[in-house]
Amino acid sequence: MTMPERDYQPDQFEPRWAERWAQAEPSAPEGQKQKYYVLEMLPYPSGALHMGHVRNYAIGDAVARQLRMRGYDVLHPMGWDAFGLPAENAAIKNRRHPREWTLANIAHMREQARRFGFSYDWAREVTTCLPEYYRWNQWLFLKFYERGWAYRKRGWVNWCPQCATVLANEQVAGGVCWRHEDTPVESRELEQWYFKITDFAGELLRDLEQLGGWPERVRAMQRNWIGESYGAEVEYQLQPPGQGSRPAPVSASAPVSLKIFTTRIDTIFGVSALVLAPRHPALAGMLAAPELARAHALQPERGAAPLGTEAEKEGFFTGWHAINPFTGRPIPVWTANFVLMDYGTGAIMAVPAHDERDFDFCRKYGLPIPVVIRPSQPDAPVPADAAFTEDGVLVNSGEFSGLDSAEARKRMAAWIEARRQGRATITYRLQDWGVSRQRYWGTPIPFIYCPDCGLVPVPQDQLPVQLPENVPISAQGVANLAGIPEFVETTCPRCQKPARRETDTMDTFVDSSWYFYRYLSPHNDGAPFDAAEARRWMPVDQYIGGIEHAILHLIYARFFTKAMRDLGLCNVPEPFLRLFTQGMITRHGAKMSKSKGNVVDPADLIARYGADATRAYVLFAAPPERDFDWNDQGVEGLYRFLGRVYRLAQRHEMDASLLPTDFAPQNSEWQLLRKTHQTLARISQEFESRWHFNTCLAAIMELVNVFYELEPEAGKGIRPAVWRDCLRILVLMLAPFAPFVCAEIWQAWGLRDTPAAQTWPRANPSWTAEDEVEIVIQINGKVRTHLRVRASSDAAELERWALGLPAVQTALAGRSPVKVIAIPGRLVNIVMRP
RNA sequence: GCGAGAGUGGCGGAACUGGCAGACGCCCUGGAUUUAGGUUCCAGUGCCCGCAAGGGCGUGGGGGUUCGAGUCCCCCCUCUCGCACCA
Repeated sequence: MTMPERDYQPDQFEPRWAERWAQAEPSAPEGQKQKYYVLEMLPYPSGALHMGHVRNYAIGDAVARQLRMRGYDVLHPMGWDAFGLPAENAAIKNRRHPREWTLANIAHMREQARRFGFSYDWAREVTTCLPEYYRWNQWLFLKFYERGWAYRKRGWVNWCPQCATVLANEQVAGGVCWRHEDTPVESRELEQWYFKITDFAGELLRDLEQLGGWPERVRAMQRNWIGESYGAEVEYQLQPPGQGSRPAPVSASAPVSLKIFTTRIDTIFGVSALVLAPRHPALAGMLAAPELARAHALQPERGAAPLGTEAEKEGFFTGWHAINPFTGRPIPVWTANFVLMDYGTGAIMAVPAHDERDFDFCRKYGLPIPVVIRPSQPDAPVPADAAFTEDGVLVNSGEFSGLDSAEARKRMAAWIEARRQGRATITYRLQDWGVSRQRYWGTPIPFIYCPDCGLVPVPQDQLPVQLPENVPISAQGVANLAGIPEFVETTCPRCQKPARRETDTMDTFVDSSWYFYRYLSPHNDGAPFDAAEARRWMPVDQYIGGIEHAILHLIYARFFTKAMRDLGLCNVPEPFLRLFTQGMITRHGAKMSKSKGNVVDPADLIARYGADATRAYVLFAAPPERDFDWNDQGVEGLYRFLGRVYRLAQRHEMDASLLPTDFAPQNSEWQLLRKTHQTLARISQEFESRWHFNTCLAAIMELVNVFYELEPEAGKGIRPAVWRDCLRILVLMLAPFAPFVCAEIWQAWGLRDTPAAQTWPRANPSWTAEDEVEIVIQINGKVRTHLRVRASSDAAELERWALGLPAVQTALAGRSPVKVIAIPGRLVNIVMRP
C-alpha cells in the first residue's frame, strides 16, 4: 500500500511547523547531558532579515540541531542589538520614536526567524534597548568605575560629522567612519569616558595563543591591533633656547625634561634630534603662541594622506635642546607631523642612520646622520643612501661599542634605569576604549555632576537611569540627552542639592560585549547574570558570525570577560572557545545593497521556494567560510532536490523498527546499505571537522540518486526492513539542513515526534567497507585500464594480475618493465623506458 | 609596501592523507510522460582530433622533487580581504 503522492509545496506545511516550534517550551536542561553553547552574533534590528543573517543562522542552526541529536544539552539563544544610530535616523525620517521603530522591527524579524525554523530558545531572548537589559550596562559601568577601569579624560578624539558623535579608534578605518565610508573623521578635543582596556592589553595578546579554535586570520588581526612592542623609555633633560650661559626666560609651565619611547635604545649614541608630536602637551610650555599654532597646524587630519602614500615629513626646530643621557651632549628638539601623539609617549628620538623615517626627516632638514650600528657580518653590504635598520654590532657608542644589538639593549636599559632616567618598558598600539556617545538612543551613563560633590556615581539602587520617553524629534535629528531638561536636572545623591546628569550615552558595543551572559538568566533582576548558570554554560563553545567583527566586537567582548572575571562575576578567561567566521554573500560580484539594487530578500525566497530550500541552498552553494555569489537558479536546484526526497519518502511506508546491526544483507541490499552508511559517516565526520555542509548536501543528493536507481528493487531484491532503515537514516541526516520537510515526512510516516528529537544515527562500519574495489592500471603514470579486485588483494597479486592484462601486454610489446608500483586498494603503475 | 587568503569546465563548487581531475548542483542538449506548456523521470554534457575504437591536451604561468603532483618545494602573475609613518 502506498500513500497518495503529493507535490512538494512547502508553503502548505512549513508555517504549521514554524508555529508549533515557536510555541514549544524549550527542552528542560538535563544535568547529566554535556552542555554545548552555540551562539550566533545578535543582529541589529534594521527592519528585516537579510541573506547574511540567513547564512549565519543556517550554519548555526544546522550545528545546534545536529548536536542535540547527538545528545548534547544545547543552548542556542537569540537577541537584538537594539540601540544605535539607525533608529534615530529612522525617527527623523518617519517622525516615529526610535523605540517604537526598533520594537516593531524586532517583532517582524523574530517572526521571520521563526518562519525559517531556526531553533532558538525564545524564552531567553534579550533586547538591549530595554531597561531590564541596559540597567546592567550601567551596573557594570559603575563596577568598572570602582576599579578605575572607567574614567574621564580630556583628549583628542575621533568625531564623525555624519553620526554627530565621537567614535572609538576601533571604529575608524582608514580615516573614515565605520558606518559612513565616505565621511572622513575629524578630530576634536573633548572630555570623554574611557574604558581601561589597555590594562588588559598584555593578557588579551597572550591569551590569543590559547584560542586554537579561532581562525588564524582573526588572531593575527587582533595581534596587530594590540601591537605590543618591547623597548625603553628614556628621559632627556631639557635646555631652554638661548646662547651660552644666558638662557631666555621661560614660562612657569616650561617642562624640564621629556620622555621618549624607543625600541632601539641600542642606537641612542646616534640620536640627531628629539621629535615631538605636534599636539604634545609639553609644547605649550616651550613655544610662544605663534609657534604653538604653527605646530598644531602640522597635525595631519586622520586619513588626510591619500591611500597608499605617506604625507611629506614636515617639522621645525623648537629652539630647545635636550641632553642625551648617554653622551651628555645637547641635541635639538623638533616637532614634526610624522610623530604620533597616540603612541608611546608622543615623542621620539630620531636616529637617522638606523631608521627609515628618521633618515628621510633628518636628510630633508640637514641634520647629521651618525652611524652607530654595523652589520654583524663585517663584509655584509651596508645601504649606501638609506638607513641600516637591522640589528648589528654597536660602534661609536662609548663603553657599549662592540656589543651586539640585543645584548646592548639589555645593558643600556639597565644603565639608564640605574640612573633613574629611564627603564625597559612595553608599549601597546591599543588605546583605551572611548565609550562616550553624544546620542539619544543608547544606555545613559549613570553619573551626576554636583557643583559641590563633583562627579557622583548614581547609586546602584537607583538604577536604571531610564532613557527619557519624551524626546524632541525634528528634521535635524533626535535631541541628545543634553537637550532634555527633565533628564538633565536632578539632585545630587550625596548632598541632595540641584545637580546635572551625565548626558553621554554608551557606545553600543558595550551592549554586545556581554549579552551572551545575559541569555543565561535573562530575567534575573538581582544581577546581570546568575553565576551558577555562567559556571554551567560558559565559555561559549562555538561562536559564529561575520569577519567584520574580527577586531571591534571580539576584542571588546574578550576585555569584558576578563574584567568581569576580575570582578568575581564569572570564572572564565575567554568568552569564545571556538570562532567561525562565515563568508559574505555577494550578487553580481558586489556586496548586496539597496543602492546597487542587487539585494535578494529572504522573504521573497520563502514565498517562492520555502525556508528549507533557502537554508539548504545557502549551505550548498559554497563552504560556509567562503564568500559566494548568489545564483537565482541555484535555489531552484535545492527546491527540486527537496521535492525529490519528499516524493520518494511518500511512496514508501515506514515503521519504527530498526535493522539489527548483525543483519546479513544480500544482493542489492548491500549497495543501498553501503551508500547510506558511507554517506552517514561522511556527514558525521564533516560536522566534527570542517563544516563543509556543501559536500554534506552533495553526498545526500548522491544517496537520493541511488534510492531512485534502486527503487524498482524495493520490496523485491531489497527487503522492506532494509529499505525503511536506509530511508529513515536519509531523513535524519537531512533534518539539520531542512528541518521542515523532514518533520513533515516523519509525520506522514506516522512516527512519533520529529527527526530533531531522534538520536543521530551511527554508521555501521561493517557496511561502509567495500568488498571489491576498482584498481587503476597505469603505464608510465597514465591511466590505461582498470581492474576489479577483492579489496583485500595485496601488492604482489595486483602486480601479477596487472601484468597479465591484454592492454598491458600490448603496451609492453615483449619488453619487461623497469619498475612496477602496486598500491593495494588504489593502483598499479607500470614504468617502462620510453 | 607589509600581513592573511584564493586562482580547477559556460557557472557555483568536489577531490581532507601525493594515487582515475571535474563528485554534487546550475546552465545547456536529447529522450520518455503530457492535448500542450510547465512539472516529473531518464540520458548526455572539460577542450581538441576521430564515424568509431581510440588518442592528445588540461587545475593562473614557469621550473623542480616523485613511478605518480590540483595537492609538496622554488620563482613569477592575478584577484580578494586586513593594516597604513606604531619609533
